[in-house]
Amino acid sequence: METKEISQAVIGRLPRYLRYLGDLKDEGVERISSQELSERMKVTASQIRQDFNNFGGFGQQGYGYNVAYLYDEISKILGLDHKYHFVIIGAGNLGKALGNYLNFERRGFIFKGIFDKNPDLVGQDVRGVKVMAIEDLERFLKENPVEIAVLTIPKTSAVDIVDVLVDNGIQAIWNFAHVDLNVPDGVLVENVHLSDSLMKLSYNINRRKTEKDL
Amino acid sequence: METKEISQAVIGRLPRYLRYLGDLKDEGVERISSQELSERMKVTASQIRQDFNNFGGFGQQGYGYNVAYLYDEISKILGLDHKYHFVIIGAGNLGKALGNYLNFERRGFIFKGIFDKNPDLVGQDVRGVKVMAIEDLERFLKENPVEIAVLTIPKTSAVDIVDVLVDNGIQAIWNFAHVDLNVPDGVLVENVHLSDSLMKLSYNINRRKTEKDL
DNA sequence: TAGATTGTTAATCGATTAACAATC
DNA sequence: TAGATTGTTAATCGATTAACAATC
Repeated sequence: METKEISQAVIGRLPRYLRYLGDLKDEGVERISSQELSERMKVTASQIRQDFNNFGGFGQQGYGYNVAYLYDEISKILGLDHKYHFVIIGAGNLGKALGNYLNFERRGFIFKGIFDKNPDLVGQDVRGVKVMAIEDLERFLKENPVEIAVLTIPKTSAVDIVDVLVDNGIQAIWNFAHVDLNVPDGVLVENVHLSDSLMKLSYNINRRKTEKDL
Repeated sequence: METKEISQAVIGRLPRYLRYLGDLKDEGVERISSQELSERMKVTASQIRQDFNNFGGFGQQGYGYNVAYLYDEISKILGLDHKYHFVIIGAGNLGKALGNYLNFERRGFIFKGIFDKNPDLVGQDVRGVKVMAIEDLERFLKENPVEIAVLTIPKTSAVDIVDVLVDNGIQAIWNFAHVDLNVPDGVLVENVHLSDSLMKLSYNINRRKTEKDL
């Protein structure tokens, strides 16, 4: 069976499609053409059709796409019809923010535990989950099914904790630490490097200023 | 004067170069070749040289690149030799996390104010800055130079607040709200859509599982 | 000078857009 | 049936990689 590899560029656009389709559903829109969607999303209709056709035909000639159907299909492609259990390593503001974010739950991401090395934080409540000591992480992972670890700790600690996570069967790491993690094949890492994003912003502010000076 | 537009693909890689060069500086490394850097960073040496040459020659044949010099040059390209003042809209955990993040200050991003519509939060202290009522935002922006607004509020509120920001001269918005903002030309938006990132992760977890089943 | 390594041109690869035949 | 719009192929564009002459 031929495994047609979908490019990450396409995957990266799917969540945005899903968002617009969700809005359309809420508005009560039943069908939409690639042309209409392209105007809303400010992308080409051609790209929309190409993207969707990576996964087979979701539309119908002369009609367009059924919004609810397309929404469901993209959800499935993104794996949102499954449940995932995650723990958060680091109970600072960022860790707490992610633990408190209810929308993740709605998408099937279930918050199972949060850990910190700071004893003062241990015992604090984050949306019904008590902060545990980092020493308890290994035992917790052995006793509970957890697929995803969220790293919201400084980079030095992050590098150390990765081994514990990997050794105990973590499949994916959502990494907010400002470092590139070294993981074995088969363990996924999705990085959110906030300061990189901020630097892109400052580049563009600056570029605009420079252009005006010309 | 020809304005050679640098692609955002290149810009997006610069912060990562900067990070590795900072590490090299800390290790006391004085010079590095594109070949050595490529091994560390797991990108091609060719890409490294192409990227740097977008901005003119930073290296020297037969020698390589001077780490400290290259670090400084990339800092300047990214606009990190300037100061920026930012306010945070939304004093929830995420807003507080960003306000507390000291490394931004180190890069020239100065935390000036934080606002929330919840009266219970007003007056709370975030790294020496008191949370202000959202009603005070407009006056604050008129009285203080602020280039960047950070949006850490739900999407409905985000859409409303953008007008206030734009009308009061905000140049750039770092948007954590899960919505595409509509801003006039000349106002920059850098999106951090966390749930999009999480969905990419779940796609890849799922894809791996599917592949194994074949 | 010989060796190393950049800067830069050329080749390749992949992603986006355009065009249109298929078909609802 | 005629009109609309997809699915898909072909053309274009841009980004990455390879190759090598320039030069330190």
